Amino acid sequence: MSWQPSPLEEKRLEKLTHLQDAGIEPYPLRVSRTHTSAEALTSFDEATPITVTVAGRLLSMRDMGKTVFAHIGDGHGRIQLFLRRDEVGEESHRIFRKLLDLGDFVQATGELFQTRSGEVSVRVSAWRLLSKAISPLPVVKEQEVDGELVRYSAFADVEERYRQRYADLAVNPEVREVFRTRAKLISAMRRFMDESGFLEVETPILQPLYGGAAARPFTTYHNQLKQELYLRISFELYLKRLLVGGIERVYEIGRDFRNEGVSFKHNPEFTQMEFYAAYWDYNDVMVHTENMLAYIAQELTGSTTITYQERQINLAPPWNRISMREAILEFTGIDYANYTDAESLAQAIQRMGQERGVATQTPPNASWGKLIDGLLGDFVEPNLIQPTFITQYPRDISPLAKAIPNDPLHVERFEFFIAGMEMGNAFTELNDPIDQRQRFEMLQEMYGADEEESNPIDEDYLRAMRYGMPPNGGFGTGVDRLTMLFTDKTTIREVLLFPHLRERDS
RNA sequence: GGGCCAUUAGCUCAGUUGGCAGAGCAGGUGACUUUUAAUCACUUGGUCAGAGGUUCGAGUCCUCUAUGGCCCA
Repeated sequence: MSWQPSPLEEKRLEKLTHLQDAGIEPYPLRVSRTHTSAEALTSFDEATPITVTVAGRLLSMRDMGKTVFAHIGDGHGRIQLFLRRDEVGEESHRIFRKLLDLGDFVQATGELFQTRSGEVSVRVSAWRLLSKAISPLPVVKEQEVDGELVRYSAFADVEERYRQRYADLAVNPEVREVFRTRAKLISAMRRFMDESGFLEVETPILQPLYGGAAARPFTTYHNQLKQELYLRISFELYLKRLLVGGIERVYEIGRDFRNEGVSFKHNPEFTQMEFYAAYWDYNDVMVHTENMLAYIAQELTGSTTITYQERQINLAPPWNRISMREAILEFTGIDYANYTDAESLAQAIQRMGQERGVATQTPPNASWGKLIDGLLGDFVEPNLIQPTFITQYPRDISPLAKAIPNDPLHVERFEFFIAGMEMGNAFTELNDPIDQRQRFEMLQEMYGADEEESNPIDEDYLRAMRYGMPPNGGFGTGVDRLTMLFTDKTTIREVLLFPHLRERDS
């Protein structure tokens, strides 16, 4: 629907016309800023007052008649403007008071000084409009009390904040801070990987086949090639091809797409980091994982202990390592090694549920491994607040991981959990092309055309593996979830700039 | 997918038993030459999410729809 100006917007459009009538260009080309707000504040010296030109968005205006106080905000903070009629002239003073609105961008030039109440401010000698705001931003009143900003009103409607993230960012500085932390996290992660000898690469997002995870893909179509394409659900199979090619340590940070539900920890597109290291096994990957997270914590917070939802979480290595079998036994009392088929395990789970009076899920078509994974999610995961590696996963839910010798049930795989959330997944990668084919074929037999569980067989990947793939350890982690951890957020939407929302009519 | 809750002015929210649609901030007019949630006086602003129903009368009760939130699957 096209835009219909609201009464408030009509008023601002009138002001825009008046400004133009007064010969003022409301959207000039150039700005002559000399100082950011922060630079201006720190370079204030009472003995030798300097003149600065600052620029930013008008955040507040206190009109005292012949004097006006206003705050502008830029990317570095805020600074007060002090504008007197005697100093800027009658016309300029009138226009500032009457034709500017909160939200407008302005630049102001003047000497720095301290007001009676001690706030370093710009004594404005000249100002210019930089950009007229037509739509009013939500008004946020705030006051600094003992260095803390106290909010008296806010732009808080969750839906509107996500739909109009620009307005959210404009009025809620702490939201900008979340995304600054996110960027720092990614850059610390990248630094750690680079310094550990990994090569960063980019592999196809549009893929003729999808694989590497149990998820339904988005499909698209290339018109000229007349080819069906999938948006990738993981990077795994391409990154491991690179090991065949002789790149020993490789990683990628990028977007995955999964056509499934939306929840507090799921968005249809999300950011993942995967790495693969030749000659490593999953024990080496564990060491790298805990070192990486400790490094990121140190870089972001200066400590390896962070606070999430009022709980202290200690990321310093070494983390707890506990096998899947032990973990399930500890939290459910079930030793699944005594029930090695899906049917008997499902019965054991139901008995346990009845005895404890808790709900259990044992869908009739669930495989043995799926049942165990369900137990993990229901009974173990919520308890794993401190960083924990759960090791040795059921074979049938881990088609890309190497089996443990003389153990028909398990593969060398771990997931790690922090704050009750699964944060990542890793294994000693299967590099036997004959075994790999059998695993793929077994999945197809079990699940047939169910896209969510069974991927198409990637013959090119198998061909690559037949050329010889070095033994290697691989790893994947959700960057969004890690960001939640480091920004103390409970939903993924708070750490995505533009989370996916349903379309709305109006 | 199921349950519960929410949707009222630009923003944040009240709205009693079904009986004139409200406040603060923002906006407008005016006063004020060191204010800082500035203050003071006056004042504009509403498709009560949308559609239907019950009723003399619906923001309020009922049904459906949309979007969002929380919980469960």
